[in-house]
Amino acid sequence: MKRLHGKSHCTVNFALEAVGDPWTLLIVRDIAFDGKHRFKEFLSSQERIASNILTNRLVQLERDGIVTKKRDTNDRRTMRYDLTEKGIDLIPVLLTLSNWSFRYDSQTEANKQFANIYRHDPIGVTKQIQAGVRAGRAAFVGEDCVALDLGM
Amino acid sequence: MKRLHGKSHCTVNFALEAVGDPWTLLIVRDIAFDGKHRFKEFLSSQERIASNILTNRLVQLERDGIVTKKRDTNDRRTMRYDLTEKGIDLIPVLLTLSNWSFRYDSQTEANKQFANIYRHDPIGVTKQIQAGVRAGRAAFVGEDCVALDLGM
DNA sequence: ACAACTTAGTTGCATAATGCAAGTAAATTT
DNA sequence: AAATTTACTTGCATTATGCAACTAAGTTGT
Repeated sequence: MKRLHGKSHCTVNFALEAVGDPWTLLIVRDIAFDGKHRFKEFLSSQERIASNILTNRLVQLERDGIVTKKRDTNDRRTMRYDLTEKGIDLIPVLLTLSNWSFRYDSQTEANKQFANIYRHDPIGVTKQIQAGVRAGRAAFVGEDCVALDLGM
Repeated sequence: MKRLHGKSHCTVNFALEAVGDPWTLLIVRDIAFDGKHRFKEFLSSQERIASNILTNRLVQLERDGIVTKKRDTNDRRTMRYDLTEKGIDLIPVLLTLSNWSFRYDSQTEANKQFANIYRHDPIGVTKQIQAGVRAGRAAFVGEDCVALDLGM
């Protein structure tokens, strides 16, 4: 899937070579939207990624500078995966994908209120979510929901 | 890659089940940005998609309501592929991916002027490009460059 | 200290997707 | 009517994915 020298330096293709597979952006979503940071947490997501694929994608994400990996200081078994600025800059991609699905998936599980707020001010909402992730708060998890700051 | 019932109805995953592979969005790009509409034109793109994969993806795109396929009235050998509104609504995804690559691909071939215009007014530029595609004008092809209307 | 458990992986193997070269049928051009 | 073009299909080797089982290092409970 990933080639040594890439297929082209078209901007669309460059991005797809980093995140253009069915799993990589789901991991970024887990971190940015769901506040997941650990191998076990990624494994437990609805889409049921296999552990060997997860390992492979985390290696690629780290190699591509999209996530960092560090050992937890409290429990030295666990690794913590965080988004870099390059990873946080993928949040606009996640949000445009989400917005498209909200429009076209009749069975969507998404929050309608959030979709409306996003459509009213996509740039502002995106910036708020990015700022939240930088500050260690995921977008949609529990009561720390960043979108709450936006009037939800 | 594509499953009968899908992995989840998370908005990110729903979109990835339609376009989360290394080829599908390149075809959408070919139509939206490069004004390509024919099988042969997609085959000739830099990334060198294989003809069997192209056939497969065009079938999926049509089945998913992202492109339409119709026989050319002048030359009955050729098929014409066009974006539906659902396909045109993927343009924001293409543009956020492009913008990310423009920031992080040191070897990007992209137009710096366009990137700056896009960053200054992403919503307006996106709407202009979508309107152009609806009107049959691709974003970046030749002198019909939609972005020219934006002060390039 | 020691057994049981947890975390982040690895390994082996079956199945599915992709890459590549060659071939084909219908329509068009010469 | 022969050559060419277009949109495919087919066969086959290579690669990626899915799944279950296994492992090593670190932690917890007694």
